[in-house]
Amino acid sequence: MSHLTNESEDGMLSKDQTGSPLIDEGNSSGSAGGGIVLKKGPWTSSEDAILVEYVKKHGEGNWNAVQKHSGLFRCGKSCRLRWANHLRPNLKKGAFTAEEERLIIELHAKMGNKWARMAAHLPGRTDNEIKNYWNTRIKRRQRAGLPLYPPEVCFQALQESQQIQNTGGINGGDKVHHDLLQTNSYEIPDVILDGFKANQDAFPYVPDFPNLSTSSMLMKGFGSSQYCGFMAPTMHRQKRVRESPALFPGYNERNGIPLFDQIQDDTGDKIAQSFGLPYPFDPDPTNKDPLPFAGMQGSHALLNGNFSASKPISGPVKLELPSLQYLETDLGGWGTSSSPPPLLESVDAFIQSPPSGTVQLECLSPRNSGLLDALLHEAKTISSGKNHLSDKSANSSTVTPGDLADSCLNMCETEWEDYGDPISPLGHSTTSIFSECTPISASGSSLDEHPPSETFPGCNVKAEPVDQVWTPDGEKETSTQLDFSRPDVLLGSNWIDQSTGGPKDQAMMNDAVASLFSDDFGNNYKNMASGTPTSNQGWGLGCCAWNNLPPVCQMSELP
DNA sequence: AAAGTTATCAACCGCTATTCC
DNA sequence: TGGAATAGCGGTTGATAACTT
Repeated sequence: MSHLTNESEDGMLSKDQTGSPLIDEGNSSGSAGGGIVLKKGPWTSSEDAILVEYVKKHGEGNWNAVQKHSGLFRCGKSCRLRWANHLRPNLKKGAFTAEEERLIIELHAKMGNKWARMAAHLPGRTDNEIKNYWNTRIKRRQRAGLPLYPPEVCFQALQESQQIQNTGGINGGDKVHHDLLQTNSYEIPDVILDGFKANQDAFPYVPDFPNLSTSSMLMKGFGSSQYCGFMAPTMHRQKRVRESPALFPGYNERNGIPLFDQIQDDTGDKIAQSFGLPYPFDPDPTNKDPLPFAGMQGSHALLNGNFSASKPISGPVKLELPSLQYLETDLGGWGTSSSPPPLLESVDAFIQSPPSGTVQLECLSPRNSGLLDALLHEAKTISSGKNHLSDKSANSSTVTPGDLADSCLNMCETEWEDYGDPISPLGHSTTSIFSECTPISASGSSLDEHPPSETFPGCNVKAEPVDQVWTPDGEKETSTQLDFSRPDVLLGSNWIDQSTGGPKDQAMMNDAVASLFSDDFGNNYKNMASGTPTSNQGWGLGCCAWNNLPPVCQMSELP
């Protein structure tokens, strides 16, 4: 049976087919030899029958042989895909059940875009289905201004992380998720890995730690654009701005009082219902499981630089996100709403949302680079001439905002020059980076843009020094446990270079981290907190110090 | 009713890892 | 050991149905 027959049978000939080139001559996609035109586009029922028959006879695999033996004018790749996604037995068709949806969300929180791995947990479902579902979902939720993950998942993640940390995930006693850490050839001290590993299960997008050297991990794992995921460059600003207020759904932008009818988006409700969540979430502060605020706390802890091991945050580690997902975290999320971001969103928001809520932080990690990309790069530069930060950052608890401000600013100003156009270490031209960082007009020129007055609404934020704000409990917790969500913990660790037995560029890392998280973010955030429009100074490299984020949203004042 | 928009699904493409020779 | 073949994965695109204006 020829493809012509098939086409005539179903009357289907895709656009691709008509223009399909001669596929062959050793094409790796597996066409048959002899210059045969392989068909593309939708499969016909007769083609399906041929393929099914072939697999019955010969079994799966050796897909390139299908064409030869069955006369099917399809490449092996296409045959495999068709079989896997549509023809193989025990495939489930139809919409995902609520349970499946819930599972997908959980799995995605743990695995990221590992569709095939996720599919393994969903019998009868294909990776393609899951992928499509997820991409649709994030679009939907983005449009609805809903967080990508339900608070439940975030809270669970936090709890798991906390539990892991409390049960020895830090000191290497309990190596969690070694299945995800299949190789151990990292040059990273165990203590660091443990810290990350401890969070890996709990925090979405914590990388699987592939076989990476320290530098490569730092260069890619942390800072990679896909992880820092800021606004996708292709997303229309109007859309972003329009959606931003609802990023942290459920809070009145003006007074911080839960206002859940703000998110009575049908889609969102359906989604929430789909995994059994009463969404919008019950924000009852008396709830002993302050779900919705877990992320918030974490995120604000992140911002104010006071971390509690009991309030772990994922840190700016975000892996394996599809590009679309970065749209999810909306520009201005911090600035336009105060409702608690879920874990990831909070982190994203932390990274990407300029304090003013008007700065595009896509500049931080547009493509294949990001925070630690810059960090390492900065470190090199710093170590070559600007090591004055080492001492301060090494002892993170003593670093003051002022200590870092100048340094960071200088760094931000000068390092970019060092990088030089057209390509920055972030994979951006400096020009493009800063152009992309151009703040959205504070006056809200965009059609749907919210006025600045709404940029930092909900929670009553006091821009106060951290040490005046953080609760004693938080300090206790912080003091009793290393918090590996903080880079400065890593700095504080005595890294031993396994090859040399000596210190492992600690100063370099100190500098880099300190510089990376230097004052600009804090300033911007402070301005955000105070409602003062800010510039986007220094955002090009995501400068904010973990210990240098004086402004803090007082948790006690959260709704 | 028509045009525009969005959602969904199916398929392709490029890349990487693995296997085979 | 290196290159080709194969398998698999994730991202993206295109077609079309459904929905909205």
